Amino acid sequence: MVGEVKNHDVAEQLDKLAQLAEAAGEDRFKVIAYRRGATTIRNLEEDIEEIWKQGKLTEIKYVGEGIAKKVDEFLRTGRMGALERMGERVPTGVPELMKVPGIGPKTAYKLAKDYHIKSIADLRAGLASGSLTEAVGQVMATKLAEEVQKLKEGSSRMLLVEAFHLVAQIVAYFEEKRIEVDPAGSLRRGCSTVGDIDLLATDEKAAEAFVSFPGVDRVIERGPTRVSVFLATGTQVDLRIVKKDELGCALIYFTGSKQHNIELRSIAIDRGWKLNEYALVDAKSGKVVASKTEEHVYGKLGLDFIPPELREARGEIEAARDGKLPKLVTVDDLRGDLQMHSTWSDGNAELEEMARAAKKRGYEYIAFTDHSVSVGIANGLSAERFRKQWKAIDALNQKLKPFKILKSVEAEVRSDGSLDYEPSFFENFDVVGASIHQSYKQSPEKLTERAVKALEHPAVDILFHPTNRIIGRREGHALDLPRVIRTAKENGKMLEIDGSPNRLDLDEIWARRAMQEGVKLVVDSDAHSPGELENVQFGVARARRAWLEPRHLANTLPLRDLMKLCT
DNA sequence: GCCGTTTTCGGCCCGACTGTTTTCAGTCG
Repeated sequence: MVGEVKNHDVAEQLDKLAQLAEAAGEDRFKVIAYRRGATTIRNLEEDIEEIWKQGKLTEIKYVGEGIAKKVDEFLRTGRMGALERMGERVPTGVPELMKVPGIGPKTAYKLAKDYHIKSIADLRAGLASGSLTEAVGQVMATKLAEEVQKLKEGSSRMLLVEAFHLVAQIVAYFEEKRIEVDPAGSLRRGCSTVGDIDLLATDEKAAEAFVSFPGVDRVIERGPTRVSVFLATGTQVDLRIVKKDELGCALIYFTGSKQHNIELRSIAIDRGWKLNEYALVDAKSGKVVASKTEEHVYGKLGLDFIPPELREARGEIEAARDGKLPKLVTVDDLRGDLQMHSTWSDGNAELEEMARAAKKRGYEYIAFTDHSVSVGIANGLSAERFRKQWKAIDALNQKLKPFKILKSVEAEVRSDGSLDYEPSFFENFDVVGASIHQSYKQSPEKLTERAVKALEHPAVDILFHPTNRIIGRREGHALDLPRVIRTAKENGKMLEIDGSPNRLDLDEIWARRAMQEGVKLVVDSDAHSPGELENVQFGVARARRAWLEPRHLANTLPLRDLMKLCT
């Protein structure tokens, strides 16, 4: 087990402990303390095992004697006695029942203990037969039945791209009515997936307009400042209405993350103030300190403005206090896109159509990375077909000057770690990307070996979508990523952040780690059609969440400097 | 369980909404 993987395991244990403690009816502040400890450890930059070996566990913020003891036991024995003991105190089924929205610890405990409901399946049966109406009341019974049905249908989080387009529709609808709305929540933070959509408005007419939005299936709740609806697509959208003067605090509050907000509040308290979704106020006099804009509120708290993508309690508050926030990369910083496909392999558009679309975006260069020969299913190119493609590219380069199309390939890393062509053939490419699609069910050790071997191959410049995850369908390969990152560093190779909406790979945690280790990254669209070139924005969101500045990315460089990295 | 430039004890982030507990607990974000 390596590095942050262990941090993740420890955090999981503490989160489970928190969940069970909550179910067991433990003091709620104890529960909060466990969760806070878990979050801190999960976001730790150092390896918890190292800290543990140095006997410095209690120097971690929010880790005191109690949690340190539990972590020590877990790292020594792989078990956590407190977790096991807590599990025995909680009736079977309580943690599962708490997964149903509307069921908290109290209701779950009551259902399990007094009504012998041990699972969501039991709950569904009980609700259907009417035997639980007495326990939860008529209205709740109906609501819970709906929630259980939704869980069964597996309506889960949307991809960022889906949320993005949905919100664009809603915003356009409001615009027609001359009502301004601001997206907040995890969408604004650029998270890879989005659960509910949060919107903010300052116009009181927004509530009325919102419930008439054509996509609305059902109004969940409707108060003077909060309206929640379900769309026919199954997505929950929450609209909050605030006063114009309160928009700054409202944006901070509803953008989150929750942990970021908690940290902001504690700074407010230290200064004798109170922070809520309306304003930053003096605790004694109730006088407003700041509320209109986010900048103003952060400023009063002694912080630089923190971009939404960084608001995850991953050290951004300290950085903002010390004036050390990164100057995050933007889409406009990109000079080119180094992964896209054409009809030569599995793309949907001709070289020229793709190139013109890329040029129109303002790029100076692109690379066509059509698949190599062993990816038969994607019409991978033989050496001979590549030679033909290069001629077509040469001709296009004449036509589109000074725009430059680089000759490239998405070379399949075969099951033994070798590539599809002879080393001498690769010399014809300007830039070479490698990726693993096939035999991905090999052991993590074997997959790691393949990735390492690819990075050590003299021709390879970039490792594309390193973990090969498909969000919602497939976990990423359990690679030894610290080793992959180290290998990239030692060989002067680049790692990709793939902007394809269901890849977004590397994710922000590992992209940040790679940057800290001094590895250059690239953000690409992996487009298969001209329209998909804009997917690079989701990759950029990942880069921003990874604290990347333009200098950390290779495709912000002018062509000449980029080529120096591709040897 | 954690923490401390008012505190080693007594706080802990804060408010909205729902339901049926007619004054507030439970849940959520």
